[in-house]
Amino acid sequence: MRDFGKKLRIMLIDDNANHLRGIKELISLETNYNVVGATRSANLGINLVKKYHPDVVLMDINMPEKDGLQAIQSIVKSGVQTNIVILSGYDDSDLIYRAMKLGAKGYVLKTMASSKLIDAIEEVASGKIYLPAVLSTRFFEYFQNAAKEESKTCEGENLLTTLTVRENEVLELLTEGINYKSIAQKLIISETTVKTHVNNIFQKLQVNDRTNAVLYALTHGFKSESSVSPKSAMMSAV
Amino acid sequence: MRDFGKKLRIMLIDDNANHLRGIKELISLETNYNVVGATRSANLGINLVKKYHPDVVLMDINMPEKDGLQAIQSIVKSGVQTNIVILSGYDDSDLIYRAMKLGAKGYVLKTMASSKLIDAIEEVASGKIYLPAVLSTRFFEYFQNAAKEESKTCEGENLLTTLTVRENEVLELLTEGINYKSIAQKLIISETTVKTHVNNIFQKLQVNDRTNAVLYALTHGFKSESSVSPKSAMMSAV
DNA sequence: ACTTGCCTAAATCTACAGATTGATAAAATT
DNA sequence: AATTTTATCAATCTGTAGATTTAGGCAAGT
Repeated sequence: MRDFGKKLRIMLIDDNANHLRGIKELISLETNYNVVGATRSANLGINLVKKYHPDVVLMDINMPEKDGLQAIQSIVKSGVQTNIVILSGYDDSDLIYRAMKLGAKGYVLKTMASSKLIDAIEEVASGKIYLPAVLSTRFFEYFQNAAKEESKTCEGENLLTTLTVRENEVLELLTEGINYKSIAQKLIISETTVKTHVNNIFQKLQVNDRTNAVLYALTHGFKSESSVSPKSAMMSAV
Repeated sequence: MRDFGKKLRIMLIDDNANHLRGIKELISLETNYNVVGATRSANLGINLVKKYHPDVVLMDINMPEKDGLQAIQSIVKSGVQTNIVILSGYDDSDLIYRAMKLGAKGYVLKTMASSKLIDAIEEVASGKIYLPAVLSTRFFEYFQNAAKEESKTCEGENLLTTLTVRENEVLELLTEGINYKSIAQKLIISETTVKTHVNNIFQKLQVNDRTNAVLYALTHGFKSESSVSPKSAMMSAV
C-alpha cells in the first residue's frame, strides 16, 4: 500500500526530448512526486530502473533503440518491484494487449488529458491497474478474439471424451513422450497391452501415430485426471 | 452503433426472485429500456436470448441449475449478437477473468450502486467493454499472473534459438505430425537429409524422439517463420 | 588460404512403433 | 441371461524412426 508520507519516486523514459521535458515539467508541478530519473535511452532507462527502484516508471512504447515491449519485459524480468505505465501514441488493441500481458500496470495515450497521467500514477502506485475505458475496450477486442480463436480448436465433438479411463491414463503418458516399455512399467501391464490401448486411442482420435495423438490431445484441451490444478498455458502473441 | 431512436431490448436472468424483481423495477424506471424477458432459469434464459435477440443480457453468474459461465458460453456459441453483462456477488479474479474470456462485455457487482448497472448497459450496448476499475484490477491480477506462469516455460536458454533456418522448417513440419517421407517431398530434399536435420534438432533440443521434440517446441513458444500473424493459442483455465 | 558452420546426401543397422489377428475374463448394460 | 464394453495379453510382421559414420559443396568469416 502506498505510503502517503513519502514522495512517489518516478522514472521517465521517452526517446522524444520534447515529450520528456513536457512530462517532467508536468510532474514537477505535483508536490508529492519526485522524478528520480529521466532519459531518452531505453537501455539506459532499464539500468536506471534497476538501480533506483522507482515506484512508477512512465515509459514511451515507441522507441527506436529498443522496443518498448522488450523494455517492459526486461524490467519485469529483472525482478525490480515497480509499476510501469505505458505512454503511447497508438491505441492498437494488440499493442495494449501485449503491454499489459508483459506486466504493464497502466496505459495512457499521449493525446489524453494530462490529468489522466496523474490519475494513472496514483492508481498504479497504490497497486491498481489503470486502463481507461477506451483502451480497456481495445484490450478486450484482442483478448476475446484470441480466446474465441482458441476455443475453436476445442469445438466439434471432442474425440477425447470417447476415451476410457485406462486409455486416458495411457494417453497422458504418451503426451509426456514416453515409450511403450516405460508406459508398461508405469501402469504395471505388459507392453503389448499398452500397444493395444494406444491403437484404440489412435482409432478413436482418428490419427495414425503418437505424434498426432499428442498433438490432438494438446490442441483439444486434454487434461490428465490427476492434475487437480488446471495449469494455465496461454501462449504466444508475445 | 447504437440507434438512439429505438429502445434498448434487455433480458434478465437471475435465479434469485428478489434480485430479478429489483433489477426489473430499476430498469423499468428508465424510459429508453425495454425488458423483453426476465427469468430465473438459466436454460430458459438461454433459449429466450436465442429467440428474442436482446441488445443486452443481464445475467447472474451464480445459478444452481446451470453455471453462469456455461450460460455465457452457450449464448456466445449460439452466434446471437448480444452483449452480456455479468451480475455477480463476488469479485474473484478468476471468475472475472473467465467470464470476460468467454465473451462477457461487462461485469458489475451486486453491491455496486445501481447507476453502475445503467452505465454498464449503455456502454456495452454501444459496443464497449464495461469493467469498473476495481474489477479491472482483479482481472489483470489473474491475467498477468497466468502470463507470468506461461513465460516461465519459455525462459532459460530457449534451445529453439539455436536451430538453423532449415532446421526450423523441418521442426515445423515435425510439429504437424508428418513423417520423414512427406517432409522430404515438401522440402524437396532426400529423406536421408531430413533424417540428418532431425537428428541435429534432437541434439540441439536435447531430446531423443520426435514426440519430445514437438513437445519441446510447443511448450517453448515455437513459431514457424511463415506464420505472419502470431496465432494466439491461449488455453484452458476455462 | 584456412577454418568453421550449414545443407546436402548415402549406407548401414538397431530398435521401436504400429497394424493385425485372436483370445480370455471381468464388469457393465440390456 | 444375454450382450457389449473394457482391460488384459500373445504372436507375428512390416515399416519407420533414429543412431552413426562419412563426405562433398558452399558461403562467410579470420
